[in-house]
Amino acid sequence: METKGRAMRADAERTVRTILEAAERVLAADSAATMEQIAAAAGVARTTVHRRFATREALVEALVAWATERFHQAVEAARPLTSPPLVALHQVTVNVLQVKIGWRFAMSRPAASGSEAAYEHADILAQCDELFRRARDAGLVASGTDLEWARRVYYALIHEAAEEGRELVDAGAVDRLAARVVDTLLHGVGAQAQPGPSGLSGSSGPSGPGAGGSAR
Amino acid sequence: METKGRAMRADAERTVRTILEAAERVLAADSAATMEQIAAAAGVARTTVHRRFATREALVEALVAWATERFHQAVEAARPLTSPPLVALHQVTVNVLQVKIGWRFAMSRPAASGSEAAYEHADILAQCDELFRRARDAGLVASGTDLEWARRVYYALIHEAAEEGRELVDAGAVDRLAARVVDTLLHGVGAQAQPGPSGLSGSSGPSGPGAGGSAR
DNA sequence: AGTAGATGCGACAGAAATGACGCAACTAAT
DNA sequence: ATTAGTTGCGTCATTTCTGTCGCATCTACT
Repeated sequence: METKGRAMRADAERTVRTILEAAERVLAADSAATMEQIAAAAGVARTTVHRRFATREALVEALVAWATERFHQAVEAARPLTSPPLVALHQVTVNVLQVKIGWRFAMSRPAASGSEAAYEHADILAQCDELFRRARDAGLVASGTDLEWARRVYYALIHEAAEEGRELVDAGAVDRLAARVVDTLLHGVGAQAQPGPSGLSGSSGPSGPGAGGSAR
Repeated sequence: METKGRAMRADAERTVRTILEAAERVLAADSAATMEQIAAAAGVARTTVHRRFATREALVEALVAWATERFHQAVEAARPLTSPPLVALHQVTVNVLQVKIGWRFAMSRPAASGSEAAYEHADILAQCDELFRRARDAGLVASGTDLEWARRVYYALIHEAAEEGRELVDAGAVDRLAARVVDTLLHGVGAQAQPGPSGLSGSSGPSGPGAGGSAR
């Protein structure tokens, strides 16, 4: 990826970064945006974009590769294979949320098969599965759970949280979002115990003891 | 929508249906498919598609409108406002899953603002919120839950289940998927009780009583 | 059977995006 | 200061999709 025949000049490297950042911004708002729009957002001429990225496809691929690298780092930094499952789950969620919020477009694209990014995604997936396996062995996840389903649910919850967190900026917000993701993943949104024998209470009136259990 | 100057001839009406069905199929596989591809899949000439739908946009809009109608019917048929919350939740999930599996493309698009479909979506959303409110009052959903988050999670789970159910065809499969969606929504994938005092068990070894509770 | 409507086919025009070039002006590195 | 690399601008060719039209043929309704 970085193995060019010769090192880039400093200004050229800056331009590449600027273009990629602009591409992420523009494409997040409209995934069908043209090279022209991306160039305008980057403050460069359209031909310059084409000089750096031969085709539109190449630009997107580079963008995905860049984001995937950060994604990978975010997961690894949480040490999902060694720290206690619950801690790892929370930390991974926090780190991934930050990346997903900042790289919405690039993270929503599948990596080209055979690419470096594809390998990284596969590696992340394997680490995720391993984490869930450990969580199950530790009694954190129910023993009868289909781990593939658990992973899918986890990914989906993170996606929702990231969507919700797009406008938030304060540091604590990501932590709160992550806490909710983990809590929902493990316990759902239901009350702890089911009130009636079959769980089928009346339609709307206050049937059971309304208090049930205030917090969770 | 159906108020044309004159009724369509029978064959023309068949053609419109055929085109819409083909469009759903083709666009589900590639949302950027051309009118040419859609026409080919429908077995008609490209010009015929343009005769029935002036622009590509109009075609997609009609497709969304058609699917949204079915979506709406699927929700209403489950009587989410009157049946017991848990029953309604399951029935809505089953019905919606069937529509989402068969109308993957159309259901993945937002309705044009101001359109009939947009009103239907809003109505469905209101019914969903009302259902969750009732579920909370009945003690099915924890009282402290953010209902908007609950709805988002619910939508996301249905989406995942629909994605998984794309290849399935046997009747019971949808019921099983729906059961898993509702179960996960309410209870998550975690074990019922947290083993340790803080939930932080050892990294991988069998720490707590592995049996915990065999099934759910 | 007769008529109005529907379709297939070929052709055409227009728009928009992509990608490539050459040249003049500028800038980083030596 | 020299040199090599970089950028902006204008231009051009090509491709692809869209949308329209006319005409011959066929088909549904009465």
